[in-house]
Amino acid sequence: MPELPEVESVRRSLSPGLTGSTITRATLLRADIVTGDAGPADLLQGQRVVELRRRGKQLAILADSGRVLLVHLGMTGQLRWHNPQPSAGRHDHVHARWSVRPARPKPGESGATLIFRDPRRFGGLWTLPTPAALDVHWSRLGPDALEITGEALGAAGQRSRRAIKALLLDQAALAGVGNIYADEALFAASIHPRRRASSLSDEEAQRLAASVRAVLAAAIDAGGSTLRDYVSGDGVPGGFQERHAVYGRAGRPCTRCGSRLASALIAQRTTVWCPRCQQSSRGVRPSTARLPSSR
DNA sequence: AACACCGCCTGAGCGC
DNA sequence: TGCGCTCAGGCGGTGT
Repeated sequence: MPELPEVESVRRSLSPGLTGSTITRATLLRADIVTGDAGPADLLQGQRVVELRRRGKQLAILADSGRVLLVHLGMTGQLRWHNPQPSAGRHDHVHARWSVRPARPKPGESGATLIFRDPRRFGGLWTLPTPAALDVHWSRLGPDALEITGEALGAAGQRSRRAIKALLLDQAALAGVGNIYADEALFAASIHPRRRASSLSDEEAQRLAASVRAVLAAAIDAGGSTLRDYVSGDGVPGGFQERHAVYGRAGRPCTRCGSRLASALIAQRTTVWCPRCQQSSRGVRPSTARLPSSR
């Protein structure tokens, strides 16, 4: 699932080849993946890429014309260099592609093709006319989770009666955390996912913010988490899934204390935590926990 | 106004 | 072997 570390890995892997290069041709294969005008120029045809910018889970491609192409990867989206696969057939789920001419082509180099593919189509493309429109678009997002401070997290929590897990998933509070890294950060900070956000002490907010930053940074270093679909722009899967302490490990032993990890639906998301390391002494919302799944 | 909840969409994995 | 069911979840829209 592309969350912040996966999108950042895509950004870093595409940036060297894309920045400074020219989009010679933009082809849209499925019109309904685009929000906004979807003409060739809106998809940056004929324009030079000046920057790849990320905020939370969103990736913006800025062109010299001022136009911006914003990419959401959703659940299963990929933005990557085309790598012809022998087995790829009609169900390749490629919805858009861009022919790219490098800034300084090496002798004999003919250019490359960038593709957007997304089997489940929870992702998509947004076209924006100016960087200012991008700023407006991104003004709805909270601070980037990679730089979230204890003060900002605490302030968002003070305004909220929700479970802290729900707050972490709220892109308006902080941008970039999804289900995987929310559970991992709460475990790293030893905070129960059902704790009422407004009940966190200043020290706990600082600890959780530090854990969010640390978990995300470690995941970026590992190239993100690949559960099934995720690959970087170079087609390389991530390695951080090997280091998940709680996500996807319900019923298995805690890596820290050996207790059996618990699982419940919190904020409409499967949530896994250690009932011993993540004590819920104060401010815990009424439980609607189901019995631990045996999965 | 804040928050809960639905539904979009496909493929993997499972039980029978 | 193969079919059909369930589940996964980011996020915009709608309901409370």
